[in-house]
Amino acid sequence: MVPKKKYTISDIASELNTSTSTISRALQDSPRISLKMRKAAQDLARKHNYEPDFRASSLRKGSGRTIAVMLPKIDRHYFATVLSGIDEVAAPAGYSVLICQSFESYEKEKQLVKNLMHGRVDGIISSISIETKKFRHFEQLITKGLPLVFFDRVCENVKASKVMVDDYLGASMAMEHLVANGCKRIAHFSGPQHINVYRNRTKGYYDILKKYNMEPDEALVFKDAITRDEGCGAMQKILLLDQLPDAIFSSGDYSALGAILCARKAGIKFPEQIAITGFANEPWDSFFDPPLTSIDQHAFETGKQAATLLLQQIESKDESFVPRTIVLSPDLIIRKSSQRKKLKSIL
Amino acid sequence: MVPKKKYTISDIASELNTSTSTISRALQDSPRISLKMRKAAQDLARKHNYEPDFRASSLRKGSGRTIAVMLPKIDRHYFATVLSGIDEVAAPAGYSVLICQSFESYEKEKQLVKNLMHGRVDGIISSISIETKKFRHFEQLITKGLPLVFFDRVCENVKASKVMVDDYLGASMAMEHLVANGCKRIAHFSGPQHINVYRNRTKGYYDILKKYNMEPDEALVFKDAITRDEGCGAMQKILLLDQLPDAIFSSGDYSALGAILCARKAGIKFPEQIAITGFANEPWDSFFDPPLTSIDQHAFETGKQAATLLLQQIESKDESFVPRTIVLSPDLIIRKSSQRKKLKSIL
DNA sequence: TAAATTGATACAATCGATTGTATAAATTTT
DNA sequence: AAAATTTATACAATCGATTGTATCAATTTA
Repeated sequence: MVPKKKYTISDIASELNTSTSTISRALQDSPRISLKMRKAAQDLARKHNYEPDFRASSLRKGSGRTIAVMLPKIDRHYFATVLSGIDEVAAPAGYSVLICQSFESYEKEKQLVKNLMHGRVDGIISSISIETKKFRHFEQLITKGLPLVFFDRVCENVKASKVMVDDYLGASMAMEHLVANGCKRIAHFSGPQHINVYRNRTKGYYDILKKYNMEPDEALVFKDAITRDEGCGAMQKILLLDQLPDAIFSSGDYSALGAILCARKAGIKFPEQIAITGFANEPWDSFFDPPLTSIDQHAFETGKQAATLLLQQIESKDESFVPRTIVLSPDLIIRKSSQRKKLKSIL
Repeated sequence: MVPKKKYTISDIASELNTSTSTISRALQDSPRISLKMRKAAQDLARKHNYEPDFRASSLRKGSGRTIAVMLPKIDRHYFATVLSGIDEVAAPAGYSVLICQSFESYEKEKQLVKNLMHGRVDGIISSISIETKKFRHFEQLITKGLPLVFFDRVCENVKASKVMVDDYLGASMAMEHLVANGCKRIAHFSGPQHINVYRNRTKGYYDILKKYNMEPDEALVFKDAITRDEGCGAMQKILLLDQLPDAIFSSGDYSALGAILCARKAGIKFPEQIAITGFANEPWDSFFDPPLTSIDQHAFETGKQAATLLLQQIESKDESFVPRTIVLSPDLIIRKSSQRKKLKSIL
């Protein structure tokens, strides 16, 4: 489509028989321009619905007051909520937020970084894709001097600010809770161990087992059980075991969901036969049957903190900005899916 | 943060003792440049990780191959899925997708349009906010010649392409289904009637009532019951009635959810006492208890169609592009929440 | 009244890349 | 060898806005 020719600053200038520089300053209400001229220019601009061309002004000014948020997939409630938190901070500061999905693909993530790097945004907030094991693309950002903040799934060796929830603590809380509910044989679902969040949750699992002198059983540990389907698959393997576990600590709500739905077909009752906890505190956790015990990750706060760090870095004149790491404490949200106290007291 | 000085085309030019125009052409593999020079320039660009500055090239070329998607809130599964559909079409065509949330606010929506209008994107795909009743901001887009496609919640009087699901048909299907299940006193939840989707669903409700000679009862109709809380509020009013309805046709899954959870506290059983259908086919519908009957809106296909229309319009050289409207047929997904056939056969 | 100051605006460079046209050298044709 | 053509590159304008410096007139000061 052939765009209509634009109405530019020089159109205003010729209508008022003056120069573009005068108009530019008039529209910025510069005291160097007479009040009469300022009003004339502003009126004309309003009349023609004029706004500066984004590309031209950001090219000249060196900033378009835009940040990018790069995340695996926006339809996860956690990520959508982090995004709201980011917007909460960025919008009042006059920054637009550009949202990019990596769709959990390393290639797509690299592509996005390449696309964002050269003048499109002033900084990036990112949670990496599940496939990402190499971080050259992020290091390039830093080399180029583009401010970068990670959240949730971070690149630990990259010198950038990070906002994380204490996954180890979250895992410990969930495990302590299961133990307190009398569970003695606890299975574990997790994700790829090169991703910090899954590694830390799994570490919490093992450490609490150890604390209570419970022998770890590798047949009960699934390190590729994050999606609903994977949770279902893991449960199918569990159902083939001689002895069922009496609990599952899952690193994700969706795999917990898959496990429950799958096991239910086999007649397993939650929490009576198997207590289960998830991770992420998805909205449906509360109205699922049974309501799912989970770990809340303070998504909104994570977003606010990440945006604050990024804007500070962008606006800092200091060449030697020191990356900061903020760790939030998660909350254990106890619901019915994990509560077997009654059982315990009967026994 | 003071950005490191950029590595530009003219840095490459001086390293190779040539001009910027030669480098620009060399990097585009223009046959006007000698093979030797092309290779030298490309090698150097790769070595320095050079990419053209987005602002400069899009300013000059008149396009940054970017489209914007403006929607109320990205954490709704429907919208996130439409977005995936858009990406599916846009990405292979070399377009970046900029995602903007209006947060259901008219003011924020106007702000976004203003922000996007002047050189930031080549076109916009939008579903309007629930507050939006005036469309001047969209008309300005069209006046400026910026391609625009609506989906789902559309501005009916604005001359732009539209992709919609047949909400009237969806409503009719849900209602026919309830009637077929023996429901005789059907309540209805809907949203603001200035929004096409809610108006059409409500029209379907009334028309099917009429078709079966069922007297409409305004005490059973709630036109501000879209969110979970609103659904709960509507249900509370219903519970005060002398005679309960035997079914609810809700224009949204979340208000159906709120109603069920709220009524359950009062001991109401679904579907035995009240059959209920939602709208949107949220993922949790299938694992809710009872699984929720709903209308699938073909979100992914909607996104693909909208993006296709938009790209056609952007790339059309024709000044007189004629807006097109695509209407998709929804699917009724029957689950337990609405099925009372057993009851019916007993009676 | 001449000089100094202030005020208002114009000029021109710049941001970085793209592209039409001009120019110089190399090659081919007559 | 002179003319015509091709090849390779340089020059300069452009996209639209911003900003440092220069200019000119009006006003104030000495």
